[in-house]
Amino acid sequence: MARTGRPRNFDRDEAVAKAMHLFWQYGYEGTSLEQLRHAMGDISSASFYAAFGSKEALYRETLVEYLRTHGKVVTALRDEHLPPRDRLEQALRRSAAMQTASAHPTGCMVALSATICSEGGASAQAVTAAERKANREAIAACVKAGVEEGILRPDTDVAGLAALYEGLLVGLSIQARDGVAGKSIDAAITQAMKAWDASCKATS
Amino acid sequence: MARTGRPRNFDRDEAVAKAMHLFWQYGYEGTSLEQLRHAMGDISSASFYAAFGSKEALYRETLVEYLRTHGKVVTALRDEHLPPRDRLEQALRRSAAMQTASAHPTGCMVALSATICSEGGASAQAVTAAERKANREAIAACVKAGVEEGILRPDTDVAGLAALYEGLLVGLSIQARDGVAGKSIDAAITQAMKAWDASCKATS
DNA sequence: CGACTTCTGGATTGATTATTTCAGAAGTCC
DNA sequence: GGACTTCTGAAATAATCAATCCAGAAGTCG
Repeated sequence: MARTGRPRNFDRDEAVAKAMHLFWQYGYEGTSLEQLRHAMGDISSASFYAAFGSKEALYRETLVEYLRTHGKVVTALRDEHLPPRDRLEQALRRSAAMQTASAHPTGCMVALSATICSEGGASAQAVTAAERKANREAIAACVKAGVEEGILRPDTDVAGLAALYEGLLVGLSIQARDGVAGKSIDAAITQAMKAWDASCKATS
Repeated sequence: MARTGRPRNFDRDEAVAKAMHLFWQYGYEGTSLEQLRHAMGDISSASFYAAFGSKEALYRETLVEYLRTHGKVVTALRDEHLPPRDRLEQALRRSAAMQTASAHPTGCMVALSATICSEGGASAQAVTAAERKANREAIAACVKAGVEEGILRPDTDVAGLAALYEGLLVGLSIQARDGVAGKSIDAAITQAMKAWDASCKATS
């Protein structure tokens, strides 16, 4: 892109990745510009604002980067090639594995980094809330598909099952942040899938 | 009980209650002293520090107050008069009802108000983390009791079931904060209890 | 009344917050 | 080489943060 002018002396993508880890760990408001600039290689304020515009703009950028990389574990929810039950189970299991890995902060950035904040942080809050809403709807769509495809009984409590799996999905994040082992969370998912199976049509 | 000296001209208990609502809504770090002092009836900085010592000390006090009032919904977990299954179910249902009520902030103060924060907020973070750990252990004890009392099969995955119910309990908070209806969460609990039932001994 | 204790109003502290300004450095393009 | 563009280093901005200080007000107690 920028072909002319003085080139910046830091790697922008690397800087975004570093910032992502900080926002993921400490949240949007819990991360300071000093922290960010230091992690990006002690760049100056001028460099920061020239490259990213503002703290919130950078936050949004890191969120996009998160969704593109670590956050993609939930794309299984929309994978039409999979049967509905597998969509839910895979999204949950992959989330659990990712969120308890040690190479990065635990828990999910969407669930944790801007859920609670001061009155001023409302606009950052809205971005993650929208993301969670989209997941909630995708989960509901999986359950609904289970009924429509004749896998679940017609009298299945669609909203109840959906809320269960979404509750577990967001709950994962706090558990992971609290240090609960990935193995335990994975076992919880196995148990949660029994609720689905309880609504299955009898397999003659 | 301060018997002598000039009496303070605001109600300390009322002030703590007001502060609790703010911390509950905006989190420990998301709530400013100006906000707190204003909500407490525009008291001065001097009055604030004379009465509460520091922001963190007040936060801890509001947390105790929360546990004594709204937070007591989870005491069912330790109620030995109830069968283990009911302990879990009641704690979950009461939490869902409380956390989606409109008279106060949604979600749980223990789960939300200090889960994520800056490096400096670690000590406040630790208080709520300890509380969540205690709940996690109480939930595990319920499941274990189910096995020991012969209600659940001996081969029951205790850790898995426990992680499921704890995941749902903390997940509730984010769902409630996202505006998910209490009715939906309650239905999710109904579905979650099917995992318990799936591990029950056959009732001949 | 007078000694004592506690709280309040108001100003102020110093640290930290995100952001801006500007002159000069370091490139590209013609 | 000179015009042009973009980025950097350093300093400064105003706002907000939690917390402190002090003189005086408002009580209790003997």
